[in-house]
Amino acid sequence: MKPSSLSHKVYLELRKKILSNQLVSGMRLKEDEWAQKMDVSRTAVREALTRLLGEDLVEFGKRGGYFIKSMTVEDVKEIREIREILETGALRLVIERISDEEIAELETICNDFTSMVEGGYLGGACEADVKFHETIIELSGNEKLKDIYLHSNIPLFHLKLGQSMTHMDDYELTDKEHREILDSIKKRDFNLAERTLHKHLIRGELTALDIS
Amino acid sequence: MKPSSLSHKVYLELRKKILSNQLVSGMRLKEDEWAQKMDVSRTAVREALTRLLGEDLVEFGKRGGYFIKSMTVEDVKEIREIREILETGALRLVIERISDEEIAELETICNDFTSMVEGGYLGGACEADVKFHETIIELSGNEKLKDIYLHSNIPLFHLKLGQSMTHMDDYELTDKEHREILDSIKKRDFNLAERTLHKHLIRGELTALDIS
DNA sequence: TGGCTTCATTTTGTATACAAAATTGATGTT
DNA sequence: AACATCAATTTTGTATACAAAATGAAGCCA
Repeated sequence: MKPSSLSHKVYLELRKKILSNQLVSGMRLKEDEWAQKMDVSRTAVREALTRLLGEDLVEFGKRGGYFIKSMTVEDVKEIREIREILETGALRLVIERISDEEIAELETICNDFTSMVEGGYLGGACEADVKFHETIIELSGNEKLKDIYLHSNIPLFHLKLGQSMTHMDDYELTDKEHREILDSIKKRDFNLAERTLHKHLIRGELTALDIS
Repeated sequence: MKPSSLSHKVYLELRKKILSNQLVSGMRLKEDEWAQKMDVSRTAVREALTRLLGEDLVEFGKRGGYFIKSMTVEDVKEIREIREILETGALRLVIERISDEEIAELETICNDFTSMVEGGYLGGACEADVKFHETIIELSGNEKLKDIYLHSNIPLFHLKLGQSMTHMDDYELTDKEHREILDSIKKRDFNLAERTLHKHLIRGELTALDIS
């Protein structure tokens, strides 16, 4: 699928709408309807939907038709568990391999987070939050792990959860916990890093469930 | 994509050929060529390729065209790391949740493995090997983890590695290690289970690298 | 030779036509 | 009212046509 093609345009558009919850879970996506909406042929829409099927963002109904994959309360718990599994696994590799420059990189992200919170840029702070976790995955040096993490749509889910941080307290705690994780990495103390990450993610899950 | 459709037929066929290495890494897949080979229209092939693109089994060339994703030596290492991350994560959950019936299920798989090795059914033994690891993932109770594991094509990679077990010693060691992991689960001893799994996977990686 | 242009050929991108299947809704029956 | 039946309509599956783009080979010139 060429990035310049109409199929790709439709693919990006649908993907964005699904991940930002503009399309309700379980909703049916009719080929011709979207072809008309986006002024392309049904072929292009079909191709986009097929790719999204491969990415597991839409599913195919038993009697035909494409539907937005739905997200239940159970999913929230499962995603938290998977984040913990993947990020803990990454931490173990990171602690073995990380260089001083890379530690500085994580430190910069923590500082960015702090200053954005201070400046009241809460959206930006959420982005820095996502970036902190993505960077840990990245620093594992395992490309496939990175693929799995990104492909599992955890970052977007994460960003969405970010909307649930409404109190300044949440941001300050997040900041503090990130720095604790960073300190454990500096000390090459895997067990401490693991415990701190666990605490951090559990708190995130609870905050998210509070608002839903 | 309806399971009865031609697109689906092509999708399954190409998927099988890719995962069983009948199609060489990096090889280009021309739409019309496969349409003729499988006696369907180019549309069906295109749809199959697009889905495989979503599943990351093929990639799209910078100047167009679909290519089989390639698998390097580095990939072998990365997949071993990911298997360990996912299976260790699953073990932690399994140890918290597993019932006596489920322990018996794992025991049965171990026994199947033993008797197939004794009977000289080495292919069957490999299947039981894959099944042991898949069942641990399954027993975690996390559906998304299962999706990620299956979707990451680790089981097939695993099966392929199975072809590298040529000596009886390998099978006996595998059997013994599976039973050690099972014992740790019975004792609800996560740390022991983790260490045993690590040892098991490392040995598997070395055996695989030996033959390549 | 080595690099450039040009043009024929191959391959892909997109739309559309038509057949097959699913859905809807009206109708009649109990 | 509940249900089955069937025709009308919508929606999907598949093939094909044609335009656009990429590829590659032949020839040209320095």
